Amino acid sequence: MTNTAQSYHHGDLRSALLDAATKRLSCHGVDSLSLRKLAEDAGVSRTAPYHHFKDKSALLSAIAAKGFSDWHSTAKRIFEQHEKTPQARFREFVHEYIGYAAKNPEMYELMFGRTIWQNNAATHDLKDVAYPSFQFQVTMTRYWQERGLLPENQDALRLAQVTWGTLHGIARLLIDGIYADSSHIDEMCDCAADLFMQAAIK
Amino acid sequence: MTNTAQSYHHGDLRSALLDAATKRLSCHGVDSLSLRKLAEDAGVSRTAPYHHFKDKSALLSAIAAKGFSDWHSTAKRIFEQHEKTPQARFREFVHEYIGYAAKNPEMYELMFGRTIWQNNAATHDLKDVAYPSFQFQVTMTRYWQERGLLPENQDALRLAQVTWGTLHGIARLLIDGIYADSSHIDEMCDCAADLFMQAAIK
DNA sequence: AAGGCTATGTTGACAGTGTCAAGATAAAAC
DNA sequence: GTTTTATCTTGACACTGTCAACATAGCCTT
Repeated sequence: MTNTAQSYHHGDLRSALLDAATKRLSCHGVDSLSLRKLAEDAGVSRTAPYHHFKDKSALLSAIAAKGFSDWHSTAKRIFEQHEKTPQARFREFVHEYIGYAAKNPEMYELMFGRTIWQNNAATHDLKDVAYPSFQFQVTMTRYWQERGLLPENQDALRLAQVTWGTLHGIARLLIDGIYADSSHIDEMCDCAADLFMQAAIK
Repeated sequence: MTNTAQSYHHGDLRSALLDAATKRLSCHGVDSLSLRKLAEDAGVSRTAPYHHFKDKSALLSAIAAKGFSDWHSTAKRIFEQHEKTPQARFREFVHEYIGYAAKNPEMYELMFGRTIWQNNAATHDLKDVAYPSFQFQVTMTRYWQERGLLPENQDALRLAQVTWGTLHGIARLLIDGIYADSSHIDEMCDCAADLFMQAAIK
């Protein structure tokens, strides 16, 4: 609807496609996302998208990239609330992470699903946005280690992989509805936070 | 090749399909698994499989079911090594879980991926095999709590979801190649085990 | 043994999908 | 004003899951 006049050239097809895709994603899921439908949504022919994205995967990567940069901002915002105690921030981070995944399951699935990452097929653009977001997890981990929340005798990278893995795993169990449902999210988050901060809490 | 004689009735198409599917799965991944190719592998026409499986999802579920029962046996075997200390068994369990996922990535993806579980679409047969396997995780967790390996002041179910979530998350990060590669599997496992058993180790 | 029922297998067809090749159009560059 | 370039179009191909209609053969009953 950005361009009501039906001109031969759309004007901003790339954005229109991304918008349509993001909408369809949250409503109907990543699986029912076809280039042809998106093209129809944008009022353009089936193959027009190929002038803006190398292939379907590239379009999905572009959406995921937006998701990563959004999440990175959120994570930073939480982490930098210096008025709160590290413990409180850590706990909040856990809740926010799982909450984000639960509230945007399809986006989360896209960002961290094999659709994009399998066979190391991730776009360079995607990696450029995603990797700093991963790195931030390591930075936070190191900070929490220094504050005594997490064991200091562990390698920060490994610890980051494990803590992040935990959040990722819980998120996926929830999203996929595998032996975990959304009615106990908060309890699960607190349980995870408690488990990690055993040393600090005791 | 089970039946070289080309008779009109295959004889054991169901098994032949499952075999072919399992092979194709481990070689080429779940995504490149089409009913038509499987039918061709088994030397029958495209629609023959539909007399043995309601649809593609049902066939995949059957394969996953086998995976679950296999894994359940492995888990029991590890857990019941009474000659080893609980700590040793716990650590071994962690390594075996991640090891299984790393060695059978496509099978793991199928078993715990959204392909099967999304929208609560899991077959009844599948749930019958998978749920006991999930329940066993809770049983083990309770045992580890009693032995002081895991915090006793946590609800066993929540704790099981979190510990399992961790393994699941690490497995998926590895499989999907997201900021974790297989060259550090053992270190990650040990780090996770250490983290969980903080209380016991100290 | 004859006949019918049922499990199993077949071909034909349909609506979808991603993607390539070749041609049409308009805007930008020279 | 002409040429180049970006963008969009139609046509086509191979592939997918799945349904309907029909064919075969083994089993069950009489």
